[in-house]
Amino acid sequence: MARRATQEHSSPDDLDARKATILEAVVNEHVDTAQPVGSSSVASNADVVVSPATVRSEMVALERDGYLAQPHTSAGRVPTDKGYRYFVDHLKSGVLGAAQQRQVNEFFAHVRGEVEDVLEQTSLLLTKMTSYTSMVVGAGHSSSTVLSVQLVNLDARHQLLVTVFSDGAVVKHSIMSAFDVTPVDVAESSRQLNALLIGTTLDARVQVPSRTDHVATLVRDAVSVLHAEQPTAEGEQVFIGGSSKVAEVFDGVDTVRKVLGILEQELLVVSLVQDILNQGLSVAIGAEHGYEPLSTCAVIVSPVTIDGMPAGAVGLLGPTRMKYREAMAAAQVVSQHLTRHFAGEEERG
Amino acid sequence: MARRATQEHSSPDDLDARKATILEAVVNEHVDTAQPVGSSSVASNADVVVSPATVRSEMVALERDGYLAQPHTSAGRVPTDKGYRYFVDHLKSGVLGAAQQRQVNEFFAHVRGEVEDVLEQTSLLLTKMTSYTSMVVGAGHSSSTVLSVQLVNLDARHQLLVTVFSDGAVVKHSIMSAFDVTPVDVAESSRQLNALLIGTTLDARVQVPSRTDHVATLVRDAVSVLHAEQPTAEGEQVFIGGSSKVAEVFDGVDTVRKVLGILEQELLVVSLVQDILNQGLSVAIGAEHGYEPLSTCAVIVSPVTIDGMPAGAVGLLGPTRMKYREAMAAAQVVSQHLTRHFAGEEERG
DNA sequence: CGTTGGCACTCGGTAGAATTGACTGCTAAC
DNA sequence: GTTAGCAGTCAATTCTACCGAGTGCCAACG
Repeated sequence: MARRATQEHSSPDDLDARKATILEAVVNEHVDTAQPVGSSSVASNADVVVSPATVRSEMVALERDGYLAQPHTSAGRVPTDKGYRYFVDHLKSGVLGAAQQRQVNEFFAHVRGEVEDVLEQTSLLLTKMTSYTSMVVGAGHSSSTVLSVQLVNLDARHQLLVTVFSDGAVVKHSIMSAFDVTPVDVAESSRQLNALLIGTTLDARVQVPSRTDHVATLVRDAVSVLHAEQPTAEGEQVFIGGSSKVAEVFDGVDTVRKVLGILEQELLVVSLVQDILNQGLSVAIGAEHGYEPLSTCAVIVSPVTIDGMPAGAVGLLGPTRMKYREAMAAAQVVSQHLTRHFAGEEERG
Repeated sequence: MARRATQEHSSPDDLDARKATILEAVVNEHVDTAQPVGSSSVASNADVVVSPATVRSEMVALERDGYLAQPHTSAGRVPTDKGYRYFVDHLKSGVLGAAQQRQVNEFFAHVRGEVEDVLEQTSLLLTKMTSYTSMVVGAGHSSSTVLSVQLVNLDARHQLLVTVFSDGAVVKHSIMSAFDVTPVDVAESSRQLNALLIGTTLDARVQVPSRTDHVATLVRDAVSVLHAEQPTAEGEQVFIGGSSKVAEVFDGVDTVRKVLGILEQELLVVSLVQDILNQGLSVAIGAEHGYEPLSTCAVIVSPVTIDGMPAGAVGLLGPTRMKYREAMAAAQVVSQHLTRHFAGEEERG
């Protein structure tokens, strides 16, 4: 293979250095100005050492290959999704500005409280750092085991079942009884429930008593209401920060409406983030995720782990015309800090 | 007081029948069309029996008194906030359409689950019924008493404090210990915590042991972390449904942004709703609540009670140009159903 | 005297034509 | 292969004329 420098048509996924530089310049400029960018403004870029005319002929090639598009003749060029994809794939991983780095350190040095609170705060942090809408997904507790079950009498006919899981999750379930329940019944039921359920996962089948006395009925009700949890939402938590940024960052009102409509549906957001992670991507641009209403968006995700196991993710949602370098750096740094935060809780005291 | 029919100037808060009819026609028409409405379209209204010319002269008076405004000469009139206020105050309380009534009945007949779930579902119901953004506020448990406290070992250094309140709320708090905690320690601490806290409210001071052994330290940590809850959010819950409606219902992108910005701040939403209720209003139009960014909005609220005590509220947020009759009816009916739902849980079983 | 039809006037919105200017693609020279 | 120059294209802008919805005023009417 001795040929070089004439590979325009051949390799589908690599551009010669000059084209790459020009594409990068177009992306940067377009992200800044939101306008189509012309050959002369590209040529004036410090990294581009050729004349506008040369840039033009290169842009023709880039357009032919699908990296750029022209809104209309006599307009400049705009990156296509493919163009952004190339840009992102060849991005040297950016590094956070000093101020932002400090902001993150500051945040994680002082953040306190329950997991949910930390996740929610984190999503606010991400939004503040990037000005994009952020999504923080905490994994469900489907695979964790029951640490403790307790039945509490609200009154004679109403009980509350409080279950603690090994991952620290606490869920409650109301139970209404058809008969008056005494404190003794409750205590005994709690004892039996603990014996039955501790150490099991939610999908484990357990042997419930078949007797018809009060305690047995309570135990049966409690187990069934707890196991009914399973088929519905798996308990993932989603925290969305800065939905109002959607209205800042997109221009068309109907785009805003569509995006907000998606963000409202937590289940959708969870699967969006999971899908992208499952594809092994860190960024989904335009139509790369399957969600049509988000076709003018880019979504950046970065996984969070606990003990090496996936435990959630942080995400950022913006227009395809997005500051990828900064946003990706922010998502990555924050997810790493989050991972370390949850690991580090062991050490601190 | 024998005079009548010439009181235009005198009474600041009442209009003669004809002006009232005209104002009402203007409001209805404007809500429908979003356009300034002219004298002829008012005159063609079935309830208005005078000619456009007469309507015009009446509208001049209504404008002088601040009920109507003219965007510019040679345009029709638009209701002012004062105009909407009059309209709302003199609205015969609307009644829900049959389909909607059925929708509500259907909903409350089948809704299940924890209070939080019901409130969240309710906010979705309200949005679906009205196409406006809805807010459902559940009161905090500041005044309810502790029913049960339990300490659970996540591992030797991490404990989870699970507290159940008389209103059915369950809160958890993580505790990190500086020493290894045995199951025996945990059991004994739980016992002592129950003895200390059951029946107290969060703001009650309790006598904690001053010894330095493991159990006493645990108990002290638990009490302090629990009582630390108080000064922050009082535990109100807010469920917002249909934020995407904001983008449908308002036109200016910056209005959308401002409104979303407000809705993001749950504490603000809570105080907004509370403020309006405290003013004894059921609708706040334009600047009547003090929240400047919402000056082009109207907020409808309706309280929910449990055992006659205020327990929250449902709210709807839309533009001042809003379908007040339908929206107010929806809010009222839903809040009543909600009140009945929580009262009715006693009976069912 | 309140009501009404008629009329002149105002002014935002729209449609069309002319202009501008930011681009391009092409070509010939370097 | 690169570049300067040039003619061509087309969205955006500006300008103009015009239309029409709607007003305020006034004179006539019951």
